[in-house]
Amino acid sequence: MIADRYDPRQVEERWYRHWLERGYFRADPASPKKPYCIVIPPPNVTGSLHMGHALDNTIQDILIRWKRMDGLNALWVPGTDHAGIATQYVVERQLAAEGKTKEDLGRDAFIARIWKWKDESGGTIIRQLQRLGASCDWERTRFTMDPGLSEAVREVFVRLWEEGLLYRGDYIVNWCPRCQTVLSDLEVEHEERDAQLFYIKYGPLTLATVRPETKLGDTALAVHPRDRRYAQYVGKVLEVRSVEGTIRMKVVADEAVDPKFGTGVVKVTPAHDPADFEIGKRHGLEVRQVIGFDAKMNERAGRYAGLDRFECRKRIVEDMQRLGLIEKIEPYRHSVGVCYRCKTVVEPLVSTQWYVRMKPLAEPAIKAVSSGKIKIIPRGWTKTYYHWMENIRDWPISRQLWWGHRIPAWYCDKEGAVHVSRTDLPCCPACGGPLRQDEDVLDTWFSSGLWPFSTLGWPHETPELGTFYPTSCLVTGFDILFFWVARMVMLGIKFMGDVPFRDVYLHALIRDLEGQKMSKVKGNIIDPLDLMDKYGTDALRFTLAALAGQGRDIRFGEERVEAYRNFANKIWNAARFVLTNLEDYDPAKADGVAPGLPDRWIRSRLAVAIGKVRKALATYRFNDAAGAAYQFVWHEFCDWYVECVKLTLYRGDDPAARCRSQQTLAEVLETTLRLLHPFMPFITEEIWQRLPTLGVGARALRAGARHAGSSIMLAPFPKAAKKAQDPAAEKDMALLIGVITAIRNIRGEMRIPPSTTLRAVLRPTTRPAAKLLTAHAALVQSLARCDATVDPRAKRPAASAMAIAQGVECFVPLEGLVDLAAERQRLAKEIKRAEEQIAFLKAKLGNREFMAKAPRDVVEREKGRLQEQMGVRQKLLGVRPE
RNA sequence: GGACGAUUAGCUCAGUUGGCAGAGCGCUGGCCUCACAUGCCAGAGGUCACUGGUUCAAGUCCAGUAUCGUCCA
Repeated sequence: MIADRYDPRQVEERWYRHWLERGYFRADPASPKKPYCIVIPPPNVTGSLHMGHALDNTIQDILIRWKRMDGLNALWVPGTDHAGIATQYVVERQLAAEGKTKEDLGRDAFIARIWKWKDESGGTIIRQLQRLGASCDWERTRFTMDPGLSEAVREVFVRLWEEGLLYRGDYIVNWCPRCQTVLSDLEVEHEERDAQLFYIKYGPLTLATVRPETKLGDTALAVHPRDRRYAQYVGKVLEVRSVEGTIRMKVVADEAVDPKFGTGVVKVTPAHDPADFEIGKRHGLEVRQVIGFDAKMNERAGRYAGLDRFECRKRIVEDMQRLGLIEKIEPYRHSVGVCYRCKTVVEPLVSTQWYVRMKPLAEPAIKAVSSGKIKIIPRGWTKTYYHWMENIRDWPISRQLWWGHRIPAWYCDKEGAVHVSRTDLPCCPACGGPLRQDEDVLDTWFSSGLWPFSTLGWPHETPELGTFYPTSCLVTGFDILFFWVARMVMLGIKFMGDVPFRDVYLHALIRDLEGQKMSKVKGNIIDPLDLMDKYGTDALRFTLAALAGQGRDIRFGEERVEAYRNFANKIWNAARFVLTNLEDYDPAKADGVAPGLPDRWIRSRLAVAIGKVRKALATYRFNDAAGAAYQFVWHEFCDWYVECVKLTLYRGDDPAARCRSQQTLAEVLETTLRLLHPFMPFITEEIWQRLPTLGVGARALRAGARHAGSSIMLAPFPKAAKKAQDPAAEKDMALLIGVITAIRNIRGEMRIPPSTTLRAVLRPTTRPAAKLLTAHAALVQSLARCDATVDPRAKRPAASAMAIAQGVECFVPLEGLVDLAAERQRLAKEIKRAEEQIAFLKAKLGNREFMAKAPRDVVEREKGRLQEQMGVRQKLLGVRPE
């Protein structure tokens, strides 16, 4: 006996192990089949599965399972990212708990400790992905710090250097004082914050600033060159009173100054502001650093030395107020740059970093998209991509961390030269003297930018690269379009000579029901693992597919998962119904038996559903795909077909018809399971394995597939059979469904309990309708719970309710059942509805412009509708047309 | 400051060449009908943000306004 509820726990682990053990996820680069490849966006090795991962990987698994079933050589490459800052931070915190710092351990011991941590805890997210059902080729799991991938990193670094695309220099950078590392522009987030705007007197001038503490590093004042107010001062050196005493300050004119900001005069602090740095370069100003890498004022800050930058701000303002140098203070809202990881306010500082020249890399990357070689889906993102690419800035790639790929550059102090090398250099190749390796490591995104080819074995020429590069599709969130996608495109083209992927599907980000980002701080995190425990993995996956519209964010509520848990249960019970009714099924007896109307209908509907799902998947419309499958299973197969066959199964006395229904049930269920499998791998496998039958899929499998019959995931994905499409059956069923619904409607509106069998008189107005109703009267009786008589010449019974469905008048005598006033009310409502339609249609058809300009088929359709509505009205009014 | 997106049922959202406004949840009424109460049947509920324009016809196309959001600077 099969349980009446689907219990995912019983099922998921068992089947996942089965798939793994049999190696069904493995791809063979030597296979003659057409390749299909996805590389996973590698989650941080420190990570644990969150909703974003769940969405991202569900989508990838749907694609991979679909393509694999479709006969492609499907490879999904998994792996993790070493995530420089994040991982180093985790281990630093552990050390802190022991009262130690990384410096106490020293660099080598600290890195060894991180590796140890990685070996023990780094597999968490991989196991969680498996829990989600991900059908990755796990034997190919890669880590960005693996030897092979590290080799790729070095190769790329050296080649960029050799081609002059790398340089090292002193520039102003975004510095995170907490993380103690430089950040790229992308790693800086901008937050609107309330601040104060201080108007400071500088001799005869007054200027506005939000950062008075940097005044200690000022090396000039600047105004706009066309600002008449200050023209007289340009080029002059002013002696001004300040907190440090009297200082001399040159006034320069620069286009970068906004005359509308504050007073139109700004102070220039080249060491602590990117715009000022540029101004300083243009005017040859001194770079005077007053804030250190620890965000404290340094020795140049005189008596403010040692103060935190914000503390210093307060003190310096107090001092200036005392000296009468503050003219006024205004409240001011502006955006400040904060570290994307720890939200510390970044400090612009000048330091020595490695940079990649991006312009030469960006140009072919732009072309790859504009030429259509790479397709970005949804389209709207291409514009964002172009905009960023066209305004690209050089990429600072060095990071002041210990965990990561150490920069393969060695310095010879004797010659003052830099040596970049693929292999570690023990001594200077030129003079044989001692070398110092660069202390910094590379930005994590540098190695993940190589991911689509480094994971496939590059820089070696592997069969994997030959078969699977370029990969087919990249699935990721739009938030890392620049961080990752764009860089992969540039580096892929540069080093492979071809794009890294054909399609980029950018999905939405998951937020809570209020539209807030999920975060630990806000405490609004929904844990996908909890959802899987509670509702089952398939329910979660189906929910994510159904929500994966092409919008920008997904407001996620648990109720939705519950609804799809119910859907899983519905499938389970439909299968239970089919299986219990298949016990005496002998397929041989079904051969040659003509299918009945419901059989033809459901096969036709299935063909339509398959077509919709396929089309939706091919266009990355996962919500449409899920919706089409859901609609078919629940509202067509369960609501109608299963109810229809109960008549033949339970009350029929025709063995041939019984067998024919059994055959249809088995085949439609089997096909539906295959259709659903990419979305709901576990429940479909569980049921499929219980099928005793010889469905289409099983038959095809027996014909020669390698793992014949051993898993649904190797069975073919359904094709929409043209010959199954049956418009005549659909039309006939529509009439029957209409009539049944009309009678049910009367029952419902009149509040007649289902236990009461109604009497119904059906009066068709056409011969085919009469024939159809007569042939299927038993079906109407069964599904509408009534005794029905079909009679084209029937008179309306006294005291009867009436409805019209597809031109068929349905009378339901109500004597003793209900008060007739209610029925009159109901009828009046229907008549009003019809009359409104008639008025609307008459107006439309009376419009000469419409008649002249609208396409013929539209006019005809409207005419038909008018006829229909007039018929309805007439019938409702009880006036029989002669 | 620039760019993009959103605004449709009580809630969360679909709505692909313009041609009768849809789903899920929630709500109301009736049902433990022999697969399923995680269910069945029926029903109510919408000047598609606003203002103009194009069109025989606009949720859909165009222009502008408002509110919200995201990214970039």
